[in-house]
Amino acid sequence: MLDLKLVRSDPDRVRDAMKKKGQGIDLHKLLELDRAARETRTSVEALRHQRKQWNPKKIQGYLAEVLAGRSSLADVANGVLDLPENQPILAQIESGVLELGQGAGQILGVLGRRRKAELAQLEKELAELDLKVRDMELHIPNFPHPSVPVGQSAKENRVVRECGVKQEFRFQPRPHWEIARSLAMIDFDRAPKLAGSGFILFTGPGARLERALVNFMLDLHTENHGFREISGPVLVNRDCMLGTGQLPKFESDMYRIESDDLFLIPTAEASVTNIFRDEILDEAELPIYLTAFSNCFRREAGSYGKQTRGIQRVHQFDKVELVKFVHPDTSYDELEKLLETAGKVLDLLELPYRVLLLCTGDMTFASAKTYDLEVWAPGMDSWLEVSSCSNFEDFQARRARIRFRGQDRKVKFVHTLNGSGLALPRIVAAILETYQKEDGSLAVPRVLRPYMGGLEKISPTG
RNA sequence: GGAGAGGUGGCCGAGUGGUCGAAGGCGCUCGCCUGCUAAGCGAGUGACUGGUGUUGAGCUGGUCCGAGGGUUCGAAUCCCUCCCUCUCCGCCA
Repeated sequence: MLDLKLVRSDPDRVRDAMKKKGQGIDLHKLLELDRAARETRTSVEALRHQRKQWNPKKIQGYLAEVLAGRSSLADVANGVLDLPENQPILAQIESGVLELGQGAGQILGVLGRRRKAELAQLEKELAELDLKVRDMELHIPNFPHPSVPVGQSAKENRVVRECGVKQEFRFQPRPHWEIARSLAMIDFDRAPKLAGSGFILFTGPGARLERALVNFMLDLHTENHGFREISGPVLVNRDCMLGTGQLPKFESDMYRIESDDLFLIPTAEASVTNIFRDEILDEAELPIYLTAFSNCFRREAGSYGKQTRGIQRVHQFDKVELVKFVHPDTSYDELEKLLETAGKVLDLLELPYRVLLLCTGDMTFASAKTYDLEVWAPGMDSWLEVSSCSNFEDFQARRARIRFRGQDRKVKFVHTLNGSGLALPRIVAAILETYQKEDGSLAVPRVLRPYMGGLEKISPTG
């Protein structure tokens, strides 16, 4: 979410950003609604203010003034005592039928009921306007950072660098699904019996490789990169999804538990970033680095037939996520560091990869700048996205109200970042295709061996 | 699932239907004092938001006491629903 004041004062910048990102809203309409809401708010607040001025003692005081002849009705309480409905009450007080206190009470009732009716209508209008403004606000994408290339599709992403060397094979490298099948690491035949297609059933060495990767990555990030490990729910509520920007736009992309209105997280970002929702942190606590392993769930509706061969695109996968909460001044340095942190995993696994700077049109809704890491998969002769590292600046922080108190005592929004470190199935695919041997066996990457009981090679068992 | 207790500011914790954004404390900020530190003394210290404006100075309003409804002229305070926390019981991986 952007600062509405900024949207008001510089709508052209917002229009430009929406155009570059290829998504957005009718800004003119938003500004109209916003203006109407503010006008209505002014009226509502004036009425409320007046109402707050009234209490029995005050009214009684006014009446005493009037009865003593020191003031006229029109002169006290902004003249509101001078209503026709009040005349009979005043007459009763004067004639001694009502005591002063009782009379004041009745008059207060008259004033209050009149004001209540006036307010009810306006408050309803205001609530409706606020809701519309809020809804539109939530659909404005984040500004892309000036360093992000402008473009419409993935074709215009920029390759920043390539790391590692693609190895030469003396044989035709096979795709990972063939290797996984022959080594009994993934059971493609029985998996659909459990939850349909798009779910992976790792078996034997495949399952162990998965677990080894998870442990390796978590150890690396906690021991060498300063991250604190988190293990949280994979189901989160609507507020969380709103906070990180999955909602309201992407509801249909997620699995939802209807009975409790909870969502299966598409990424641990959704649970981890929301840990500090509605909090005011201390500046001294920043930066905060968190890492979490989680299962991730994506409906991937409409993507059938596209890159779905093997384990490239599935409904459930495992991922180690990296999340940072940082001071706004440092967030772009932190993004570069995050990219290195994620890349380190691939370096150590000795898998060649490339770094992409996403163009404006290929970035997500909430991101200001995103780098993708793509690992080389020789069997498929293609690059696979295994990490996406983004700086959201204050976009998520504003939605989720994650703030910090600066040294100047002022409250500001933190900047949030996250990156995969890394997504597992595609790493498994890359390992299978990269470490395959001509005899059909698979070498175990050196850094994973301690996590696999010293195993150096996985061979077909027949 | 059943019974009970509770949810108040950065934190802890008072609060009788009207002047309560809310006592007190802690923390924090500034100042004093102390040859350092601690303690002590004094002052200040919520968030969000409308208007105005020297456009995040100042001034002036409004909202917020778990969330949402309701009663009332008026609700932190009374009623209802929901959520969450704690204690006890039951059930269970």
